[in-house]
Amino acid sequence: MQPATDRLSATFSALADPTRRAILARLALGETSVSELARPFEMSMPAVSKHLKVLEHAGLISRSRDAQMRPCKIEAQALKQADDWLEEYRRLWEQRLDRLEDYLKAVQIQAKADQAKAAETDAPKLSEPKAKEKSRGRKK
Amino acid sequence: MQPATDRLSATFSALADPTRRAILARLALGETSVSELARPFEMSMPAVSKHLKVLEHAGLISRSRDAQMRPCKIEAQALKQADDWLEEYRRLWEQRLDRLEDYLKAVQIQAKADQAKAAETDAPKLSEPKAKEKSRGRKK
DNA sequence: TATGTATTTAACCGAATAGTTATTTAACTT
DNA sequence: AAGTTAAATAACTATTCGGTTAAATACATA
Repeated sequence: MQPATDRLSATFSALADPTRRAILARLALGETSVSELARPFEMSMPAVSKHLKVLEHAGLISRSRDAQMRPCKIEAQALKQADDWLEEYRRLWEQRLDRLEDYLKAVQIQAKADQAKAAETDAPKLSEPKAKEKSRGRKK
Repeated sequence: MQPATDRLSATFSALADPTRRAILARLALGETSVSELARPFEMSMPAVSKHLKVLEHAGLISRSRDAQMRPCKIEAQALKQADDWLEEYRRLWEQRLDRLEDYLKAVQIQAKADQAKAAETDAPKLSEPKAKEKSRGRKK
């Protein structure tokens, strides 16, 4: 493992826990106290406190002070970094959708062509070549 | 921790390691063998093999067979799920950009107004109301 | 059939996680 | 000063993680 584990690893690691994601979901609605955050969970305060420490260490939240409370606030930057990383791979799944779009478009055109053929049997338009481009890469 | 740790946790957990992210980066370029994947790293084959098992378990890669090789292939779906989760929070950082946009726009308008004032000192036009509409909520 | 090649499995180890209960710190209230 | 509330820290435990080396498996080829 690299020096002190990089920021991105810390972020993904922090997100890899349902409790912490639930805490973030709550914080997305607005700043709130630790006990308020702890309420929905069947676990001790120290456990929640540790989760908050993980989130804070990853830069996903920050804490201030209000009397004896330590209100937590979500910090979008770390989330954005994770999003930026994923951005690089977005084409991998969008490609598939693009191909699906192509496929659906082709089907639609074909259907329209069939319709036309059925309607006016004597004046066939230039038929659409089906699957003109490489059709590989799809699965499941 | 929930039953057998949910898929999303497994995905984020898998992404929380620089070696595994590097492996995915390589696989984004195309299917390849385990030893090819292992080459750049200063670690034993079994270590890489374990990383691959983690990635496979998270659904981030799949493996086939070609003679004695087990070529690995990146699977975009799991990545998309992670992206979908982040999607919910995207407004949190885009909001800030929106405000910056508003600010820059306001500055621009102000500068234009100042210019106008300086140029023709006697016929001031109706001033633009700044930030008239809500500018949040759009994405991509 | 024996040998080499690609990869996984087994057994082990130290460090990090995620939780617990008990104690302590900090600030407000009386 | 004493008591209450909010949260963190300490100390402990069980499990998981990331790595190791050594042995086993699966396939190809001579």
